[in-house]
Amino acid sequence: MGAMPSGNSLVSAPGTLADQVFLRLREAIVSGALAPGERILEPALATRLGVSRGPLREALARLAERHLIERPVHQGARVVTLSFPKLIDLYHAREALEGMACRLAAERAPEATLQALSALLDEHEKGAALHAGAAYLQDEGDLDFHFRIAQASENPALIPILCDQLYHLMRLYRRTFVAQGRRSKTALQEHRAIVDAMRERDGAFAEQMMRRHIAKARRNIEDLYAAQLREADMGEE
Amino acid sequence: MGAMPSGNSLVSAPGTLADQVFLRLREAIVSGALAPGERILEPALATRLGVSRGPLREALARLAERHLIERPVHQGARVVTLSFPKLIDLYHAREALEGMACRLAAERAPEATLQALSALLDEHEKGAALHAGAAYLQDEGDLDFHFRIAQASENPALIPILCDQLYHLMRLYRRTFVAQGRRSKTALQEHRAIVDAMRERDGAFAEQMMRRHIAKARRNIEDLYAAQLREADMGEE
DNA sequence: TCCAGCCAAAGTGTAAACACATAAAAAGGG
DNA sequence: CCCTTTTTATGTGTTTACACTTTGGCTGGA
Repeated sequence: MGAMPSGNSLVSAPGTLADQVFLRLREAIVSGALAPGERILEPALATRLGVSRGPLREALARLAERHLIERPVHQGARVVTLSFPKLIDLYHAREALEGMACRLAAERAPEATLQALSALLDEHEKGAALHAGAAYLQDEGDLDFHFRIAQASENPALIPILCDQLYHLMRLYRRTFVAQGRRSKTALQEHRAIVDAMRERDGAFAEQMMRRHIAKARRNIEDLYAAQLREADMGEE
Repeated sequence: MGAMPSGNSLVSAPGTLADQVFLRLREAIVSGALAPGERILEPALATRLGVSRGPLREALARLAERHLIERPVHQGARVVTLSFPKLIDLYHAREALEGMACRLAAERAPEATLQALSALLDEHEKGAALHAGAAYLQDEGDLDFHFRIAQASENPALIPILCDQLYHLMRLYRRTFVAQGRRSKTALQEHRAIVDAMRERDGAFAEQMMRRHIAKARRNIEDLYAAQLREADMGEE
């Protein structure tokens, strides 16, 4: 067993085994298949994936570099644990980075890319109208929008930070914490405003709009959390 | 053998061998001991460091994750190559991130931290007065200033990006490209203005000042580079 | 002379075996 | 009965050994 993983889809994938293991583990962590705080035992996981510990440890080293796991010396690897303050910190970083990405995209991105963004929002609008309340799809759509703007910045310093680091953490947090209150309608309007600014090629304004959008989302979460805390306190006393 | 490396200073260092190798290689790359584009041969480097290829490969995986090396499959690792556009991209990312770090530090950092920043600038002023023209020290001082502000933001999402990723790349670039024209006097004044804004606890203004400071530095480099290009063109025709 | 194809050497990717550290369980003493 | 101490087992960190891939050179033919 182990040498021929059955439904494993690790069979003829591209790249080295270490690459494949890295991608699979990242997906497992972000999707919640590996729970936050969960211990990772190398021998067990290696045989489970049908790999030896060498490539696995390379993958773990990379995951630790991205702060998706922690590896205290001689104490094994654990999936990173989440906290509300960390999520707020993430939003501050996003506000800065995505604001700049938005500015650069507004100044540099080809017209077709911006048109595609508009089209994406049209689809989101339709989707929202049809199954109004499908919060999950809504969230994925939102992330997709931000993802594309990062790409459109055409800045290879920003793109990996946003797309390879922060967005995966965002997915992890969104799954874990409250599925952020019904803000999708407002968010869509804000997305429109952002794209409008970009299509006018007004970089400074586009940046401002994006920052306001993310700041509003952050404050929304902060309020929800505060309310949640009050509720919990009430229940105890 | 191998268990007792002689004059290696790798003897009783903290952490795992992989950690130590990672730190040593990062320093070697950033300091220029490993030149940009240089090929990294695992067997040779491993024996040179007195380690086996296992920990070395873990370190290489981490370095690749930080974009300090590239590892095309089956073709070995190479130190990243630099380019002027990439440097400009870096400055854009810094403008966004350090601007936000500055804002947060202005709002949150304890008074003592801000006083320490003032004191640091006093020292820089003295240093500049004494050996006026020691551009190298000037540069290190500048990076140190920015480093401390990142720390003062107390945001664990921003700090690693700035301190563990961008600043090391900056050191690498500064060594390689022109040692940025004599801007140290202006820079010091701008640093003063930034700290003043922070001590007034005016986050928005502090962010603005920091962004202007970095944007000016970027434009300065862009001008220098453009002039350099014109010179080269003249020489050819 | 030039090109194609083969061959060998070196290097990467992977696996398996070894050594040390940590922790959990069992034994012993108060 | 509880706490300390020793033992044992599991797991990490590391090394060594192996297989496949790539690259540079060599041979042979056109």
